[in-house]
Amino acid sequence: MTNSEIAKTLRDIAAVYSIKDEKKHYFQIAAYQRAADTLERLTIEASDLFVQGRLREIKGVGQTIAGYIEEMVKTGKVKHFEELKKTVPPAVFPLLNIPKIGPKTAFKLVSVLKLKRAENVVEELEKKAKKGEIAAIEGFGEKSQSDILRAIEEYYRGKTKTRRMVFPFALEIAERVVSYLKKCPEAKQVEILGSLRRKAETVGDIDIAVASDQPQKVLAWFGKYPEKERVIEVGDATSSILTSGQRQVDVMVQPSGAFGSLLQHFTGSKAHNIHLRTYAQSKGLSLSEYGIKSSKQITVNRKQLIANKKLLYQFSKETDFYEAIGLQWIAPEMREDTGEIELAIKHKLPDLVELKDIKGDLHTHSSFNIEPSHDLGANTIGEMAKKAENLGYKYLGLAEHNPSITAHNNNQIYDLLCRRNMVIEKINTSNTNITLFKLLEVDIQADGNLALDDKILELLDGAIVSIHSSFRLEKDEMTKRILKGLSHPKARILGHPTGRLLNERPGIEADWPDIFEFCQKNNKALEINSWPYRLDLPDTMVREAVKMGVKMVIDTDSHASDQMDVMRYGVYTARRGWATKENILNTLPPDMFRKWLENK
DNA sequence: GCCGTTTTCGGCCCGACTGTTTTCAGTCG
Repeated sequence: MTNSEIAKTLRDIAAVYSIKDEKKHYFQIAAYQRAADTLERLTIEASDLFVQGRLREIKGVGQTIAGYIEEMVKTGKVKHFEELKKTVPPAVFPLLNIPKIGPKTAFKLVSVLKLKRAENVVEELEKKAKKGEIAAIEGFGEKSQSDILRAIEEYYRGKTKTRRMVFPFALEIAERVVSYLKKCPEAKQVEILGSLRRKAETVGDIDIAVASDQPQKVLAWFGKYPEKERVIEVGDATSSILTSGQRQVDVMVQPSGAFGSLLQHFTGSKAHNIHLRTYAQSKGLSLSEYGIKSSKQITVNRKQLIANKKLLYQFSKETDFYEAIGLQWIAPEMREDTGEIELAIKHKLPDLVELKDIKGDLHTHSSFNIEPSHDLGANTIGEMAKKAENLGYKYLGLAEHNPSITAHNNNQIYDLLCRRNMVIEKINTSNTNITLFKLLEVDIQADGNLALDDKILELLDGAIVSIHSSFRLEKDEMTKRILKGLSHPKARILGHPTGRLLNERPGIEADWPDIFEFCQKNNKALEINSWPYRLDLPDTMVREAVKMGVKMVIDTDSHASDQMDVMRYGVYTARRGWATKENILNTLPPDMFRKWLENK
């Protein structure tokens, strides 16, 4: 039972309550949706949290929902939910995946058009729409009929409510839109916001804010974006378009003087904003993208509000907005409502690690051919060193995959590594700007032994140990395997610990609290692998590691010199896990890092 | 159904936009 499956079930239940009696169940519905929201974004499986007795630690999961999740994990379903779902036609649920179709619309369509079977309800609905049967329903018209047809078409082509892209892919789209918007003469300032600004590992849609005194002109400009497929909607201050790649881009415009509150609002997360606004309310203040007003004042429409500055306090800078409600400014990466607001009230937020703190990359693969078991890098050791120098690093770890152990005997492997070490030493003596470390990425075999024997490992300053095979061991066996691999004195870093690939492969199953405890006690480090499809450790696990005092390193796993630029993604992940400089070993100066590496 | 520096009861963020409507319901972020 995965988190997204659990979330889907909770959303279905929220939909059932909406259909039955939305007013009566208003807050219950919100509660189910809130729990689903957090579950979808969680990078730890709820089923694991259940085993550890920690379900209640999930935001928005209280006694009741925790009980339902427990039942789901144990039996695959929830009796109470099964009963509830029987009260609405089954064909309602598949329609909820289609954009712009919510519970009410789905129920009305299914009931009036007598759509019986859940399996083919989308196709049936499409047929009826083409026959003009939707337009004939009361409350619908020609326009809503064609909108539904288009939504179905886009749904077939991959636009659903939950499809997410990996961060750099979304960033690339966003940057193209930004450079286009910046050419608009009326746009004074353009910023990427939303989950992109929070540096979330995956991104749903793209949010951009523009400062301008002429929103209409900016929105008209946006509507002519060359890569757009269509304009989804356009209003006084906001607009959404669909790109040719079926990605949604939302733009909001505010005058420069109110830009600070817009940045805050549009950065989110939703949960962060709700908590922030609830807190402000307790102080008699009402927060929105327009600024801060006293919640006791009569609500007037937006244009009046903006015209009458006495009613509304506006902010050009985001820091001022937070300050006005007595809070420390919160780094966007932390804005997930996982305790950051409480700390900001006390002005005790951690000082997060930054890219400029990084003194070296430790996990890089050169093209020096040690005949490895996995892929070789594309650039020479010298080229990698040069790139590291250009990045301002003080040290660089060469960590090619270990030589294939099926294709060589120990003497051959020994010789291969001696040859590589000579090249490294030559650079170390001739170039005083950078220190190269003799590392290696060594496989932890299925039995927990390292792929190389002790005599060979002695040639190294240290080893990054990783799993590259047998991903599907039982949890206990996997945990023992990792602990055994890490126990070797030369094993210093656990590479891409979970082995997950975003949108492709889930991580391995292991007893992470045990592994974290072992690392903390034995001075081993966990890697935060910056490769955008890995981001491994995931942010929530970084947070756990920080809490337990486990040291980490941020690496790129580069197989070419230009790939060393992805370091920033690892830093983002570390920041989302609330890591400070002190938690990250490769912020240390070279001599101190060497001491750690040699376990002194 | 969740949650707590005001609370274990009584509240629960705030707003945009569209289509089908003459004042609002539904969806979305």
